[in-house]
Amino acid sequence: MTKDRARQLEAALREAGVRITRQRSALLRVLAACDDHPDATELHLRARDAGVAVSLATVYRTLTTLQAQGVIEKLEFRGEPARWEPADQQHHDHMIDVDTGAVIEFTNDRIERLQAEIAAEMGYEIVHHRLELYVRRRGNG
Amino acid sequence: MTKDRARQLEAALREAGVRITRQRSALLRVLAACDDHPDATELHLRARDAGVAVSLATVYRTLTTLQAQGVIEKLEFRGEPARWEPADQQHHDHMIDVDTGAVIEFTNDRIERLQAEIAAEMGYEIVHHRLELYVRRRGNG
DNA sequence: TCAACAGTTGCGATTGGGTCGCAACTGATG
DNA sequence: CATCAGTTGCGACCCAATCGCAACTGTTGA
Ligand SMILES: [Zn+2]
Ligand SMILES: [Zn+2]
Ligand SMILES: [Zn+2]
Ligand SMILES: [Zn+2]
Repeated sequence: MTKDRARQLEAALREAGVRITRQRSALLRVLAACDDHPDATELHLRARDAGVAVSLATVYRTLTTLQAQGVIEKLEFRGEPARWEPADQQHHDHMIDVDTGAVIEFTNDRIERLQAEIAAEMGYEIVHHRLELYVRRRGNG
Repeated sequence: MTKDRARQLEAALREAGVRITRQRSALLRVLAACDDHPDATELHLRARDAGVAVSLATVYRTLTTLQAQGVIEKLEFRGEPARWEPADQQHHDHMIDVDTGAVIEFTNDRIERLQAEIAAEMGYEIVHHRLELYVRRRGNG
């Protein structure tokens, strides 16, 4: 399933003129298998564990390329190295548990609409936005 | 007026056990005079221009201290060094014009409330949040 | 007023995520 | 296949930010 997804992406990227190398193919498979929000170092490890050594510089370059192609999204939480996630999901924002580091996804149409309204009222349109809630479990002492 | 504010802050900080040095006093005056969102390098320059040389390391250390005291807030926009602003204002969020770099402040109670509701529904309370709209003027070619 | 000392400063070195230059390599095309 | 533009790995480098340390200085209280 994720393997199929990786193949799909390869085809689309090739179509867009992006050369599919051994390294990129491996990273696409790793990314397609993600259900979390790994950083570059973690992806580097996962590719290595999957049997394909990719240099860290190439990991960074590939991530930049894939982001430019709209395949993945970059997340920059407070005080951490950048994290990445596949872009082929419904748009969502993130909550970060400040005690455990856990990342929870959520969506809220009303917030999305309000953001657009605010921008529009001031004569702007939104290119991109960032909404992060740094939270703590209620009732923790 | 901003000078008064700086004196007030000095008193409160001293009360809290924070030593008021020549450097900190200068930075407090610079910060109290801010109506924008300067980064550490800019604050370093402003202090120097105001006649008090402060090393960049001390600027960074002082900013950390003042943030811990709740006097200022740290802003981390995408791909830029951190910026700072006095914390004694109404809470607000930011829009960043991606073409000009201009930073526009806004407030929206409904968004604030929705955020709290979302967190509460999942059993969390918000410690801190970040909402940034990266925008472009409408009708630009 | 001033001695004492814990907290602060400046400097230069260091960290850490991320980028770059370059020579060697390799997908894609015909 | 030959070709060659695009890609890789390596190590050097960049930049914001932090740190170690010796010299310095607010603050306290005698
Ligand atoms: Zn959103
Ligand atoms: Zn996500
Ligand atoms: Zn807000
Ligand atoms: Zn602001």
